[in-house]
Amino acid sequence: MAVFGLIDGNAFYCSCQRAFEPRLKQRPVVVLSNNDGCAIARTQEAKSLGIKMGEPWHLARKHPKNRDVIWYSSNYALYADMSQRMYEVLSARVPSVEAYSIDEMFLDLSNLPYDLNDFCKGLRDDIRHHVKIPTCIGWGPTKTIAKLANALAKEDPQYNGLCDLTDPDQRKKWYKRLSIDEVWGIGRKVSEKLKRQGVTTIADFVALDPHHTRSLLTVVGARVQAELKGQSCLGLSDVLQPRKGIVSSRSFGVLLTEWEDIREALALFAHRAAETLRREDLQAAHLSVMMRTNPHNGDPWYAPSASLSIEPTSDTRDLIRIATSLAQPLWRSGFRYAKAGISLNDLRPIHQQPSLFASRSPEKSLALMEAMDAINARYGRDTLRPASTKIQQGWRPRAGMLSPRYTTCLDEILRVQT
DNA sequence: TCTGGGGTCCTAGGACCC
DNA sequence: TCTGGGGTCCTAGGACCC
Repeated sequence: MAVFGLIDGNAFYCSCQRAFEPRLKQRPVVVLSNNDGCAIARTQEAKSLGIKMGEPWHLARKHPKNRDVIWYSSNYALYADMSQRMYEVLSARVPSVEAYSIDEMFLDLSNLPYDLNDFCKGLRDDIRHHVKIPTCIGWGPTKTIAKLANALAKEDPQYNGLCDLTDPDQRKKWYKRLSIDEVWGIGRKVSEKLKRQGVTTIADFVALDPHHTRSLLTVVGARVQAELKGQSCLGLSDVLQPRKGIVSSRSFGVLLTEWEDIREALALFAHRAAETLRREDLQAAHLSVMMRTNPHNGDPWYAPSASLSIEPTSDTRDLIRIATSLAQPLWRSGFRYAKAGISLNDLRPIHQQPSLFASRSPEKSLALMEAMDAINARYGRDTLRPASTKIQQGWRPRAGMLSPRYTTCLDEILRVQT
């Protein structure tokens, strides 16, 4: 029988910080989103203080109860590297591992000649030992059930971080008690829809006629329902799927009113997206741009966007030129812009036959871009960059509490006193 | 009275995820 | 003062075609 496992790092970003700072042990810690906006990772101690996922930190930090909370700006270089280490430990022990998100990995636990409880306990111990990250593991006959088991492993102390939902009777018991919105794939809208139909628990949902589910929630809902019944619809893929799009966008540290500032920001976003594109040997054949005002501060809402199919390119200069000309007509004076971004889609392998009508020599373009990337790899990011991406950036996002990149930057490595 | 029907492709937008 | 960013998948609807 197929068995899917899901392992995830507890309060992953916080745990990454703790791995390098013993003083954080047993303290309430939060890690904030970009621009130091919302709390996106909280230790158990911070959760106990009532700090919610996604809570705006500028409000929460004013509460006297949160006085002793230690907070960090997010440090993705560190978290991505810790995630990679976790993946490597797992890959050495499990036949097939799918990296689902930065802190979650699906495991193929089918037909292993071990007691799964012992085996999974061993995995947790190994990660704890080698990566210094506490984890939880849940498993069951489908990914959706594994995800649910993982949540129980985390929330219910009786499980001690390991939850087995392979037994249908065990599932039945939980399905009666758990609300439909605990399920992976059931979001706010769908759960409201179901509740209007009198469906509140997972047991209610599983009992619905599949045809009814299909017509109410389309194939997406039907799939979730089948998965909850133990019929596996979602496979495990241990090869990295080629990506479909690249987004580069930021909220600004201050509101912007001038076109020149927006233009400069978009140029930098295009530059960043192009770097990602080339790192993965891709070209983009579609580009969109967006800008918007702040939806929270009472300003009038203005959020135009535009997109265009383009001659496939990974040349930073092309992407900046196109993004700029696409965005310029969208900009209106009188608005205070809080965020802008670009996204690249219709991605194709870079070594594909160039277009007959390519507007510049693909060889020369690629050579120039490769040279720029090589120089930046060697001497540091943005040693070389397009002049249109001025980096004085009055609009640079806030990052008031950035921790060192302990594992990916030699200058920031941990120092040990002897 | 009665103005086709069915197919493909593309895109925008919605919903969900971490 | 201050509310993230980057993804995927699905559907509806328009354009186009025969």
